[in-house]
Amino acid sequence: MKKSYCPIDTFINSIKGKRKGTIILHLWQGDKRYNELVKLMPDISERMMTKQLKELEADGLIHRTVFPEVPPRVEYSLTELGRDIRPVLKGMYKGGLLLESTIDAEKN
Amino acid sequence: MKKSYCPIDTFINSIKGKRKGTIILHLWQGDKRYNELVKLMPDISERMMTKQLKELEADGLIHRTVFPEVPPRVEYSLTELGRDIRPVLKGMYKGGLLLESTIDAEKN
DNA sequence: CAGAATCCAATATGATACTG
DNA sequence: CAGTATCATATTGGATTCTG
Repeated sequence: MKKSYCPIDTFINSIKGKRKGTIILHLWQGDKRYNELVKLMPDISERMMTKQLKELEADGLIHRTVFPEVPPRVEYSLTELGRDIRPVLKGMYKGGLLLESTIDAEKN
Repeated sequence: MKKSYCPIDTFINSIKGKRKGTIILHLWQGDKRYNELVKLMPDISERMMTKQLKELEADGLIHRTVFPEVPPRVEYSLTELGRDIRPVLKGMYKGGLLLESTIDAEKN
């Protein structure tokens, strides 16, 4: 990830990718296999899912465990860092609801 | 702003634009004129600054006040919604520092 | 002062097909 | 099962110039 000029931008850059927030939210509920995540989010392509997972892993927010079995099994989980930022994500969730209600209000 | 599938993504979408986090951080310190913001962030072009300010305004996070003077004066400030999410931004700031220290640790 | 307009380069995302 | 590879489109960002 590129260097940011401000910690807030660093944080944003680590989670702004397509549906990264939702991915973390799902892993929050428990470890998930690749296909489980794909099924949980039918609106994002596999190519995108793979990309986001790789980036989240590179940024140290999630962990990838490969089980040497046939057929292959890969599980994703939150790292300690990923778990540390859960309160922030919770705040973002609430903030998102606030934003949505503001947007809805504009329509009326 | 497009509809999101999850409040976290709604929130991210509202602040993921180039340096939006930093803009809000500056307005947090007090209202600012357009040129003040430009000078505070020399690394972003005016075109981008204008665009981010317009988007933040459209999403209801900042307010734009025009003073009918010559030369023109425009001041930007946080809206109530913008102020409401300050605790979240504070958490993001801390999270960003955590991420940065993790990244630095990898270099050694 | 506070921007708008224009043109171009860089990323991000989407759709589809293929593989160890 | 858990991805890759390839091609095409869309969105974002940068540089520069112009204006009420």
